[in-house]
Amino acid sequence: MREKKLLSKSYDPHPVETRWSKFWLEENLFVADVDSSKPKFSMVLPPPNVTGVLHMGHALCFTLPDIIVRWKKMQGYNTMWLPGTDHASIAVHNVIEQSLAEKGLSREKIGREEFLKLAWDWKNKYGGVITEQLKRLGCSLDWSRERFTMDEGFSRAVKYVFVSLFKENLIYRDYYLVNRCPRCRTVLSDIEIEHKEVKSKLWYIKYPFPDSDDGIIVATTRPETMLGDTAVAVHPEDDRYARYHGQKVILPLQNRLLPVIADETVERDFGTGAVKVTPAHDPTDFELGKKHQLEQIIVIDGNGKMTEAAGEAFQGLDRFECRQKVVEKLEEIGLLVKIEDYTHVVGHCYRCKTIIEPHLSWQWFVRIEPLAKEATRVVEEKKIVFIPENWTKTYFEWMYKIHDWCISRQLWWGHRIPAYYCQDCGHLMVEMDEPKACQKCGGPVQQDEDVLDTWFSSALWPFATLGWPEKTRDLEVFYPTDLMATGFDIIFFWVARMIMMGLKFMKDIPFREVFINGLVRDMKRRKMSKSEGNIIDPLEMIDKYGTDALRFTLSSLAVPGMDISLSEDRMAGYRAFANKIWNASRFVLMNLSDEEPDRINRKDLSLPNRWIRSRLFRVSHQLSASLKEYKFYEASEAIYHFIWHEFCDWYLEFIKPELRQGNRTTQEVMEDILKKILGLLHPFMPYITEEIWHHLPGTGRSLLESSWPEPPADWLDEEAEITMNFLQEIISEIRTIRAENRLPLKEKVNLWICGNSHQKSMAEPYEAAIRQLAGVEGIEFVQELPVDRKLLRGVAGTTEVGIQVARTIDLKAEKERLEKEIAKTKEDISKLEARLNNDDFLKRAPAIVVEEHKQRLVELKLKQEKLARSWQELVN
RNA sequence: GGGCGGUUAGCUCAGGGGCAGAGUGCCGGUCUUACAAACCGGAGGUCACUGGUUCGAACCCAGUACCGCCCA
Repeated sequence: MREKKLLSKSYDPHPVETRWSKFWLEENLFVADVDSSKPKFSMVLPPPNVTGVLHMGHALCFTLPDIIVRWKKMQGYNTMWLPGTDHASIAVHNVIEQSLAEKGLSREKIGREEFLKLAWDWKNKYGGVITEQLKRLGCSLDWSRERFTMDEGFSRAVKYVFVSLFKENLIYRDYYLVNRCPRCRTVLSDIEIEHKEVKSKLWYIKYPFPDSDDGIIVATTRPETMLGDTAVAVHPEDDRYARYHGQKVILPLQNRLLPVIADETVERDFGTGAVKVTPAHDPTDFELGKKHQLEQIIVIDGNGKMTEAAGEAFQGLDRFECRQKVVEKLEEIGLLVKIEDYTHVVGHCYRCKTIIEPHLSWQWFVRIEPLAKEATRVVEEKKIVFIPENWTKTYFEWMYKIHDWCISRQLWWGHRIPAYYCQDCGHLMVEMDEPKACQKCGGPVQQDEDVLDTWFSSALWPFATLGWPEKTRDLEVFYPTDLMATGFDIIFFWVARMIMMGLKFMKDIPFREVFINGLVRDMKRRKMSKSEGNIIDPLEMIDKYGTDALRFTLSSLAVPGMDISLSEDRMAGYRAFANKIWNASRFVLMNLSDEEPDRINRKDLSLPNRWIRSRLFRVSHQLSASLKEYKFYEASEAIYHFIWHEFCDWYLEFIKPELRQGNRTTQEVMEDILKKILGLLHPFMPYITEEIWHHLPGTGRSLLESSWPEPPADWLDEEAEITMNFLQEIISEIRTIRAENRLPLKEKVNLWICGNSHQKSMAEPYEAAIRQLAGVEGIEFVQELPVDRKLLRGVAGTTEVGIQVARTIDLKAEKERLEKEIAKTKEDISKLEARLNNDDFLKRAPAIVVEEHKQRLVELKLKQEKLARSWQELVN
């Protein structure tokens, strides 16, 4: 006797998830073996922010690769999926500053050391939240290799990279106009700026000539910056202003003399064609200023407040207050000519949405072109491919016009820049370890105050996590990784930079394929955001529907290159699917043989067994093919349909009579098929499949360790598929007739089947199943249907069926049903005939297509004939 | 301004030169000894528009409209 554990009546995900999630970790099922002889498949997880909370974007971005990893593992790969978290410099920094502000404190007040202590405390307290949530999602991550971007080894790798790049002159320090967020009080790189349209004004201001009331009118969107103007510029070929080249105008409010310069970058169509030039506060003006050697006057400081240089009247004002005041003053002195409504694009901080301020300061930059060149080349040469492919274009577009990368941030939480300045002579030293004294004059040294852009360290993720710069075995075995799965929003931030750094320091690509998943949107296709209040919380969904249902929903909606509109209805549908599998398994368990299975002999297999094996063969290949191309939706659809509508609806129903007779072979096939189904479904729904697996006798430690079901080619059985299809048609036809005539299943009927001898021989052995599935009592095969007023007639394929009922039938309804079907058939026939009567079609269409059309026409005509006869019988 | 994607059933979406598909919702029926989170049946479509290529176009090409995203 074998051990069988029966299942409860419905599936309750939560205890199951808790149990297996714990089991997988305790048994180290996800831990990769560096000495394995199997081929490796490795990935690194895009590290979520250490203080983050799981959202639907994560859920998608982590579920899809998990499907791949589990599938690969079952296929016999030595899989390694490395998890970790990112220190999220600016995000954490903001949180700590905010909590300080609430207590009336500031980072300056408590100092760097104390601040960092608070940040680490915060990290230690909340850093585990997201990793626990990842475990709930069921991700098969190798937690023994978990890393943090600020752990000791990683920090050393970051420092090493900085020092190396500096020594190679690929990192430099420069006084440059950069984007600064006055609220976050740090500079940001170009791609951290969000450009958004803003409704604003265009102010026209007159800059008078020294010796007349006349002047040049300039238009500006930022009147407050005029306080720092050092020129007025016009286009050299603009006739309106030609005579003023080289002359001077007076800068109102400041009463400075400004030169009128000519430069072809001036847009003649903008405003009056004359523009004010503020080199310290506008990127275009900055370039212009450099070209014409203009003075840079800083009138706005890094916090958005007006400086002393702005003048007594404005000093200390916020930049927007100042704008107001400047406009008022100009109006007072009659130099404000007019104000127009104006819509233009303004840069905002990607984190806090504050309008950024161009800010002139000393910053660190990565010289990007040499790195970008290599990174572009490997994609051009298809050493790295994007999936879907069209993201390649996006990648190239950015790479071709890339700017140097500003990597310094005026924050404290992060990797502090390993640059040291001599207090005495100002000498700059960039070293792995802090120099004790100035290498030049022996004076005391001080470290640079700034930290590095978070993305600088993230860029090293695929190799620094594996122990680099040490030469580790992990690095040797698992680098380069095979797949990177992430969102398109960080192709520039992260993917491109990983490629650059990987090539630079490992001399090899960091990954071979980049799978870009879509954005998760709500039902109205809107981006989910806290402020919109349209967030669908994955944890809430897990509580409500179970992890497997959530995973399957995401997978079934994941069409490469498309965003996902998430609906809760869909999730409810897949919870039902989980329950369906549960109950099908329950049925199987209730009907299992008590004895050890024998070897299944192919000759003993009845039709449904041959059919389901053939179907499973096809589905298993379909799944592998779909997953290979990351068509998760296609794979999900295939396994869903197979389990529910073939295995449950037809196979299990069909074999009930055989099971009742205690057919051992059928019992064994059924068990085998279920086991294989669980395997095929496991990557998508790991929890429920593992749970059921352990209820089945003779199974191992974990379903994840069993091999991916790939039945041998001799499972394919076209004959069984044809026969089964024929029976399905007959049964469906009878069911339709019954439903249309309100004949409940318990009202047993007699059935006539009128087909040729071949059809008869196909159906005859399965009378029991037909009885079971169509509620039939007696079955008779006849040459012609008898003339009988109480006979309901129909045509299944080309086979006529008639069912006899005890009571009088509703002639009208039955007539209507037949008429409808006749009309439909007629329509199909005329479409086909039209085509077959077309000489061009016969001449030019492939022979096989023509043959198919002809065949179909013959069948339809036969059907029409039979339907007409049935109808005739009815009206007589 | 440049680029990318979309427009197919009430809704959410697949498909991609030769029969218009799925899930969900809707309508009707059924507690058929695994499952009412189920089962059986049914209705529901100018495949955005205009033109072209083709024997044949929802599908390929060109253009238009609308929606969304990215970059300046």
